[in-house]
Amino acid sequence: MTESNTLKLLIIEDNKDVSGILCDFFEAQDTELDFADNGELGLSLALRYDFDAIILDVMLPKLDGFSLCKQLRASGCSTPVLMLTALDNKTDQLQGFDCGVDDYLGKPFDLDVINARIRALIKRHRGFVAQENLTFGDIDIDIAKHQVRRKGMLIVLTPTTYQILLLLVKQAPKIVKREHIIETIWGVSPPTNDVLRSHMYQLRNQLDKPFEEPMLATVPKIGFRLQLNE
Amino acid sequence: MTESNTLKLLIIEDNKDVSGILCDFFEAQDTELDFADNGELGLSLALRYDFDAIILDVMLPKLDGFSLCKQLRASGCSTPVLMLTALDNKTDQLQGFDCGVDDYLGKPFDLDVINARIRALIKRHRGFVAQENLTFGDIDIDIAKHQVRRKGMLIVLTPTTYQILLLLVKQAPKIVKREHIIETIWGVSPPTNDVLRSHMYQLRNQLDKPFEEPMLATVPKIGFRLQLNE
DNA sequence: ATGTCATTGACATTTCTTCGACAAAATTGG
DNA sequence: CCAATTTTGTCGAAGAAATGTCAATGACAT
Repeated sequence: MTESNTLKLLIIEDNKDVSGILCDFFEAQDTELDFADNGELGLSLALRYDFDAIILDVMLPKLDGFSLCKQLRASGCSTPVLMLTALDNKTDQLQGFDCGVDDYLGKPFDLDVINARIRALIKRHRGFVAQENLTFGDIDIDIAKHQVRRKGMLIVLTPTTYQILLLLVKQAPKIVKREHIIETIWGVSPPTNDVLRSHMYQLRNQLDKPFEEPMLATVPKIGFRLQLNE
Repeated sequence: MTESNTLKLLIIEDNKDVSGILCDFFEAQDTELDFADNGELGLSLALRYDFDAIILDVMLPKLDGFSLCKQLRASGCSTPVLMLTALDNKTDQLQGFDCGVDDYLGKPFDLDVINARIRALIKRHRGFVAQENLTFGDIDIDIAKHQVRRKGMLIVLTPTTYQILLLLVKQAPKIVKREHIIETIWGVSPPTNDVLRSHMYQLRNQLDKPFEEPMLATVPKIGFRLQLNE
């Protein structure tokens, strides 16, 4: 739940100096880095693994940053992308946004700025911008009171199931991956057994059992998601 | 669902020149604007109405942009905020992100850039970053839900058959080679036997059997492809 | 010390994948 | 044109994996 989870970043950059600087800077923080020195490798890593954000150079061997980002989006990946470039001109910047990047930074590479912007993107992507009252379908969550209602009926949840539901509602109706839930709740201490299942069971009992239509759906091998009952 | 919905923007800016320019520019597009010339008014408008995004000046009468944004977030509003300022310095920028803004733009106010960035923020906020639907012929795949429909009818697939269909639809109507499917699904440990045939059989049962025209065609010795039925 | 309740680990159930055996079709070579 | 051989389709059943279920544990507050 805290933001102090280790961030996983992918840096796609062929200039060793730049990637070295980024590496030194981010490794001093609570960050796990992966590198790609060409576009093709970058794209396949981005699609294969689940990063919190991607720092992407424009000029790259094999596949340029614009095409890379476009393909990434076309493949259904919505990981935040911050585009870095030595050539800072308006045309390129607009082209970048057109290709689906989230932010674009030109020449004066200021690490603190990059850091602040990356974190803003991640916050936004994860839905942690503001603590607002969340709603999805029948479900209403009052963050301040830690209260959940469905069709106005109060649903009593344990702290863990509450956190899980929070995640699900923030992403709904999209899938929330198993690992994502585990990491959010237990950090880097995967409980010996697969405890998540039990909590999902509890959550189902509380959230779905009293009602006709189940909202909590399992997506085999991937995770869970909330769905509107039709 | 498309981006052609009229955008509703709130512009919080006391400089009439700047707000005039923004007004001229955005009104030429499909945009509905609201203005506030001081911080207090801006905050109350932002909280009362549901804007797609907010353009926020830093220096404002009554309540500065930083405090405004901080209060906005604290009040549970997660509307995207783009901060504009004449004074472009690093400290202010970092402070802006600290207060929960989504983007920060300094002096050379380029309208096209503002526009591109605002739209990127809105896309991100609404969750329309990546393409999340694939279509070929009757087949519709909702990637976020891992749901497949044909002629609107829900098709239930196993994780493996889903993955295979995903590949086929992405390439359709081109041929997808056997080895390509095998490599995508099993990586570098291809099962000893020819398991793929069983999965293709399953996929046929689920995808084609309920319908008149089969879409899944075998290309002997090469692989498989989806075809449009005529 | 006692009771409550969240959490967990062990167990049961369901579902998916694999594999084998055979049938049907296509390809090849005579 | 016909057999022999390869390739693909069909399906059931066993093993593996994922998921659902619940009672015992342990932490916390009373």
